[in-house]
Amino acid sequence: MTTTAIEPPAEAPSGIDSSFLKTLLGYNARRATSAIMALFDERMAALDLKPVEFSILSVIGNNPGVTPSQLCAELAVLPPHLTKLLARLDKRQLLTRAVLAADKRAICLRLSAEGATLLAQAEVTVTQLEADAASALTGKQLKTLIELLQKIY
Amino acid sequence: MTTTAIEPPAEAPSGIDSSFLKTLLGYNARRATSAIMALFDERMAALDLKPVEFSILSVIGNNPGVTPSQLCAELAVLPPHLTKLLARLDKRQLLTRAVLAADKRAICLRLSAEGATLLAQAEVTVTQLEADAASALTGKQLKTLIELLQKIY
DNA sequence: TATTGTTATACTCTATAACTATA
DNA sequence: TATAGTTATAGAGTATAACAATA
Repeated sequence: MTTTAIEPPAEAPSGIDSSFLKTLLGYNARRATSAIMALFDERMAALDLKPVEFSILSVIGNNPGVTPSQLCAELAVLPPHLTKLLARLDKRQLLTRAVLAADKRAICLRLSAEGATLLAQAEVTVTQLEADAASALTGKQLKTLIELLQKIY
Repeated sequence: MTTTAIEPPAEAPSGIDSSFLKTLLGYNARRATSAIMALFDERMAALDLKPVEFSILSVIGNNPGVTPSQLCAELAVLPPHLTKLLARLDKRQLLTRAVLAADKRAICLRLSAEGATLLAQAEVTVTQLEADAASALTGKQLKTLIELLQKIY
């Protein structure tokens, strides 16, 4: 480490000013997301589901027969990452994979009975978690926040 | 891989429905943050600064003499991570580290002249990038979005 | 004993390139 | 030649535990 002795003696500020960062959308979005994801991990630990795994199960549940490439496009996940995620969910027997008759390269994804049950439980947990994460907001503010976030991506 | 042949032939849906996910604050926050961070990485590549590195330089610049533990608390970064980040910035000679006279365990961080120059350039880049990331929003909407995000964390 | 900062380590996330099999 | 999915690999982000120096 390169530390140097200086004169006059160094002194640390007592209150930290991060007002510039607080004016940035990126900084605030990152901090808020990080807080919500931490709550997600905590609450969803019992079901052993990460945010992206929940998203995958949700999309498959609402779109039986969806293919990995469709999932990648919809969730902005890269193919190599999705392959690993699907392998884990498959290993837990939460989904089934069947080759598409019309195009043997593609795979049709469906939830197993266990997968559908777990998704239903996860949705209950997510709903509660979301309410807690947004407890400082009114219902109208939450609606506004979500609409504005969607305009960004 | 465990793929099974099924009857009747599998079929992939043409349009994907992710309406449930779109109702979730966490999902939308993550997608929006991801989009902004991608733009940040792209625009800040020329200055070789990652989001957290920019945050660190910004806080040090506005709080000369700040200590690593203060940075950790303010930016929600864990000490081992900050140590590595500071080592990289130090190696690039963007900051100076001096032991605090009143408490020899603590370190006073300051920007070097090069660090101050780089921060000034980065602030210009960030300002433009932020405007582009939020181009779908009015000024009032952006202000509202930031205020609501701050209520979350 | 408690705190500051560091080191070591490990696990996850993300990204790229190269490969296969099918089309 | 292009596409769907996989494998291999590497880099970055994040977490915990253990440590040294200082208080």
